[in-house]
Amino acid sequence: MIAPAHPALERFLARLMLRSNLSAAEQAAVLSLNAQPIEVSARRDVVMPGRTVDYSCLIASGWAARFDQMRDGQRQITAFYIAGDMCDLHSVVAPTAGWGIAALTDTTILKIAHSALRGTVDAFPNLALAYWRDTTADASILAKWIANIGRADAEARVAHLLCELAIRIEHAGLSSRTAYALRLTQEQIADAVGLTAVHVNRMLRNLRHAGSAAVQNHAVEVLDWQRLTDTAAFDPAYMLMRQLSDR
Amino acid sequence: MIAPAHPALERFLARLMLRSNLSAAEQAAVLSLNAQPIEVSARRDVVMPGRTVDYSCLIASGWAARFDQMRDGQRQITAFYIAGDMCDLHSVVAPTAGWGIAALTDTTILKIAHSALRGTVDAFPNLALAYWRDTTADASILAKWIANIGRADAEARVAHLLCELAIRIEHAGLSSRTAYALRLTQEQIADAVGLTAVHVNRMLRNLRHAGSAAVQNHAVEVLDWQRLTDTAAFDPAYMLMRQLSDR
DNA sequence: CGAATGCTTGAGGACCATCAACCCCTGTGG
DNA sequence: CCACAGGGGTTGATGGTCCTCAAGCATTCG
Repeated sequence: MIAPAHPALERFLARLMLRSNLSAAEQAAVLSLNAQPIEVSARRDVVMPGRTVDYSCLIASGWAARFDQMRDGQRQITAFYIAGDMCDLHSVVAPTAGWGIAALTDTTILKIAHSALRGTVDAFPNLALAYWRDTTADASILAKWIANIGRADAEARVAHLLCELAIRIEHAGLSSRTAYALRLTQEQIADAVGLTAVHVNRMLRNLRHAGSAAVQNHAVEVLDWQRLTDTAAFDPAYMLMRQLSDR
Repeated sequence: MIAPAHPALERFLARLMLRSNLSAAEQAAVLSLNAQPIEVSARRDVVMPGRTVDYSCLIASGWAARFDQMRDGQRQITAFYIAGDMCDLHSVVAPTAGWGIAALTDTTILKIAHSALRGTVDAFPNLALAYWRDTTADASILAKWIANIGRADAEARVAHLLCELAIRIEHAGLSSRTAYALRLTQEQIADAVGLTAVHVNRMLRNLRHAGSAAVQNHAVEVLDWQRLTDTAAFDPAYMLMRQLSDR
């Protein structure tokens, strides 16, 4: 058992510890989870909508999204997932969900059996609370997206998404909030914020001309964090992270 | 301990058992939760945004809503709560949330201490999973709202809300899906679906003229359930209830 | 080098917001 | 009993934000 844990499990553990205190034994239990890696190429669905699963998907590298499908085929993205995110941890308690999960880039995913996750919960009840707390943070983000899509104008919606991803990427230790890779097409951004790709394009141009943020070639360069958060009305408290070392 | 449980606790238990199997002992633990009732009059905030709480709020009677407040003061409602709903059960693991909770009508609320809820979890770890599952259902509804607000047109958005409330009210045993009390103003509906009160009014007129549903005097009369679910593109699976006795 | 995908920009139009007026109902106080 | 105020519902006119359609350009990949 001295085998080193998969780095993605360490990322997942770090994500849990952003919000929960875990004992050494609990940490070890998470790191010793049995994981089956699979490779998924860009634009492939990992979980089809409405399917029942007996495992959760931990992103080891790449980007994934949760989506809801309309009758006419258009998709609404309801969450983005980056390395270290367990994108359907809640499926442990709700194995049949209405949504699907798609890989946005070539992605490495670790499949972790529900039975294994339940095993850690049985051994360490505190882990159930940690898992629950983790999915609660996701739910808090969902609520914020509703407010963003329902009440903010197009420019603020796009700016808000850029801010959220900046903080999440920084806290995941993947890069800095002022310069990070955004592996999304403008159409995928549009599907997340409830706009069309054409209009997202114009809003990105606005943000660039305003000197807030420049998005080019799948890379975000934040020119003025203060101004960007201002136009987004962004307050990171909703992500329920501790150590929100602002600035 | 033969004291009969508060009826709201029985409703809450029934809600849990819509989604989880609980042993007799676990059920008894839920019913014996200590609760402090308070009366809140319409339009009062129960929990202010950003406040830290050490209790959860169980709705005994009336309607409440979770809301997010914008900078300019306008509100976005992110969830409705009816009798039997524990409107911030997740606060057990995340006591500081960004949102607020407001009473929409005169409402009776039972305050249940987090320590009491944690006590039941310590005694019956399976209850942690039941609570987690319950909040997961809320999160699933949030995700559906994002899709609804982001991608559906105004008429479908309003119709979808009417469908969702119909099913929830029916499953809570409060009344039937085809005729129920809707204790919301058109402005509150607008705050939930991301429209203005004026446009909600027009959409309700559309639904009435189409023969789908008539909303008057805080009462919904469903004229044609099939047609209503059709214009809403409503599929109740996302609510994660079992026994979805359709029709 | 052709095909596919994504980005960019323009022109016109639809949907929904805004503003405004009027109605109804309820409660309050003279 | 009536006057009045306030909240909510209803409808019309006007306008803005964002969608739709379309075309051109850049980049990547076979």
